[in-house]
Amino acid sequence: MAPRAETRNRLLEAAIRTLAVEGYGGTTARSIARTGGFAPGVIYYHFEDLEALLVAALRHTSQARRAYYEEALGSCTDAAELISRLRDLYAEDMRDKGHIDAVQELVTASATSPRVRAELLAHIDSWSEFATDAVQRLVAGTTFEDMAPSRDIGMMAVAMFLGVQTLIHLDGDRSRIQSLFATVEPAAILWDTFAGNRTPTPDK
Amino acid sequence: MAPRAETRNRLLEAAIRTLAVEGYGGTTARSIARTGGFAPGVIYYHFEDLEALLVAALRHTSQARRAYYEEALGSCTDAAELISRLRDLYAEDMRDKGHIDAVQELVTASATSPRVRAELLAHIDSWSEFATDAVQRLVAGTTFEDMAPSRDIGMMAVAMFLGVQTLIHLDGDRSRIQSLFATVEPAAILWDTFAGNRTPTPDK
Amino acid sequence: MAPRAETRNRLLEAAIRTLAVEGYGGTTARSIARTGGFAPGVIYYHFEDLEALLVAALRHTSQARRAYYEEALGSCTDAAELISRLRDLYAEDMRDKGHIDAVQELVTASATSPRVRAELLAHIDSWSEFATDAVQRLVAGTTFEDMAPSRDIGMMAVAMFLGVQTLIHLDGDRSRIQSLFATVEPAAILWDTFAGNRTPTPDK
Amino acid sequence: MAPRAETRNRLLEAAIRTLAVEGYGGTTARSIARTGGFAPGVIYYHFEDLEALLVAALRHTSQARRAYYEEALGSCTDAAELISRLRDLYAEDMRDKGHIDAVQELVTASATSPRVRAELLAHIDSWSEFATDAVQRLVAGTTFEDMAPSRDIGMMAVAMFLGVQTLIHLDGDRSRIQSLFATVEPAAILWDTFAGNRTPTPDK
DNA sequence: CATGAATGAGGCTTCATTCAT
DNA sequence: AATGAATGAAGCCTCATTCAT
Repeated sequence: MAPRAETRNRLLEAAIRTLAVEGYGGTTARSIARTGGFAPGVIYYHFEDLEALLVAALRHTSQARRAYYEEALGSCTDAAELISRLRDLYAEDMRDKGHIDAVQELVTASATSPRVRAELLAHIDSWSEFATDAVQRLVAGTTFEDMAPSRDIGMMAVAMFLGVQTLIHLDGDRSRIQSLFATVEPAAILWDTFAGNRTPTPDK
Repeated sequence: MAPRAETRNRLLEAAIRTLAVEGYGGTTARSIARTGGFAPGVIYYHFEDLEALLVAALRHTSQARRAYYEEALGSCTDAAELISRLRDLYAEDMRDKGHIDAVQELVTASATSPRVRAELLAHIDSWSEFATDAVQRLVAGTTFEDMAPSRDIGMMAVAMFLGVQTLIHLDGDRSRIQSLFATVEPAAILWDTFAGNRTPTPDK
Repeated sequence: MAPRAETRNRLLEAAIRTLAVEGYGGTTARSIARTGGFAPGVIYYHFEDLEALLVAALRHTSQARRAYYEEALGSCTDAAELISRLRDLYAEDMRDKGHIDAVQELVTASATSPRVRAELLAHIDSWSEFATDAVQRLVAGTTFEDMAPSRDIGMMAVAMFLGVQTLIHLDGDRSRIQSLFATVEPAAILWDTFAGNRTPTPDK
Repeated sequence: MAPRAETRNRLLEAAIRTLAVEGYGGTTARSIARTGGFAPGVIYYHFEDLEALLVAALRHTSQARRAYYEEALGSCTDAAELISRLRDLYAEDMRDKGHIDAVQELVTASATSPRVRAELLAHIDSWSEFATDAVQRLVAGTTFEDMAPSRDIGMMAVAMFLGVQTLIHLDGDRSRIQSLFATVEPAAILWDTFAGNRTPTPDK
């Protein structure tokens, strides 16, 4: 097929892989090329510069992951169910950490590169909106519907997610995170039990 | 003070300031020397290499800040009071962002430098322990005393803190954070009102 | 015209235009291709390498221009008339500076490329000969006929021309050049008046 | 002595030598370093960038040469004598062609570099003024004093000089230039003989 | 103890050139 | 004939680090 698009994809994936494996500091034109098995020059054939490749890679991987989460969560209104599904998604992310790690490295990169930072902000906004929606579905029809600041809670969820990523990034200890899910679960069940007296929505 | 230690301190502070102002990418031996008004060569007289200076600077600033927080929070057992004091500390941190920014940049640096990463972990552990203690004081004497996973909650607090820092780092929008405190406040009051029926502990 | 030759011509003209517009430093295989609206690869289909294209382009434009000058000057034997015609040709060259600029850029290129240098020498020799002929027509039949070193004077004319081009190249101030013609004019009239007592040759 | 200034001089001279020997195209940070026997990095320790080094080198060599010419020509008012001295200076320049060649290469460089071009213009202006002065001394006290456009003639002299340099640059044939002096000499003698009837000015 | 000039490895990027289509 | 994607050498420049003073 279009050889152009194919190589472009190879570049994007090589960039993600290199970020995940070598870290942002180790992500140079040469190292990306080595990872992908092509000449450093190609990068500049397809992208303005290295920054542009990283930005494109972020967008690429972020959009795919966002769509997947959206589908997996569906229009779930049950807190315990939501936590459970998130735990599964999280486990999945941990099995192939490429995406997560790459994003974390780009948070790093944003210190130096305004363009990466801008793209990252878009990424964050997108997830923030996603989380806000989930919270709203949770409180809809409960006594808290009108008093809960969904947007703030959504943002806290994103902050939590980023913070947890940073922790993982720092010590690579995943077990503690699984225990976080365990910690939250009882609270979710509590919520489902008492917040309730609403009309149950059929799950999609 | 020994002249040796004095210069060492100038180095540490110059490193922190440079990290905060120029970002990790702009923190070179030369830029640190420029900030501090000394020759690049001195760094190598006092430290093995640049990494060692950064690690030492992190430890230096982190310990000072940790001690200050410890004192400011005292042995506070009242949730609303705790949130209020944290809000003040946070506001203070925002007024002189040097420390916070420098640490955030070092999170960045940890991508490349194992030694910085190791030091950061120590830093995180220290804060994690600090948060765990605060949570334990909160639940002590309540019905939840035995069931609350204080350690996990402490870790979540740290994650939250890191995530919020990352968000600030990315878009510099601090106002949203103040609104987070506002969001949490009612929950704290709720807690203080109902978790109660415990023997009040004398404040230190 | 053979399609082969047609494309070749597009290459030559694209090369000249690119040299004139982008300068030698900006004349790359890609920029020439962009100017001419073809793929970089074609160049190598028609020419050994980039140098060969430049050499051919120089020859191409130089011969055309030389023929045009030859015709315009005819067999003029009147000094004032000669100066006047040269002034017109010069003005014409300035209106479409492509040729002049391209050659000037190739003088530049000769620093790096022996083949361009060789071709330029041929070009110079050709113009030198042209100038020598003009001088000889001027002195023919006068008392100076046998003593004037026409070849040296011709070479001085070429040097003058090159030097003036360099000046233009450097500061782009053309007005000064027009004033040079004005400076020379009286001398030409003087010559026509006193060198004379020869049999006038019919103009062509 | 001041190690700084000493190295700076080594850089300037290495730049001139490299320009003269390798041509502008061959004058890279690496080749200059090789010529001077130092590491490429030093260049950037002493100069903003390569362009800055070349500009400085041009100024350095140009000023020295200009001063030398000034002294050698003195306030000579005799045309034949002037030509003779110029011929000597020229021969001298040819014996150590470093300066001349370097300048010629920089004329070339001016195509690409605005800063080199600007410096070159200053250089040209300086020589133009120098030539204008010489012409004025020649016509002073003669019948032509008021009608001769010294400035234009000065500029023609500079153009002539540049053009001759270009010719040398292209074919390296110096002999022809020597014959140019021979060609001009009779004219100079003629001038001295007939332009005269002026009050002789004491030499200096 | 401190200085700051010098080193040289390595980063980003450009470009002539080749080659499969 | 022509295309245009890919190659890889080489250019400029920065920076951690060393070392003579």
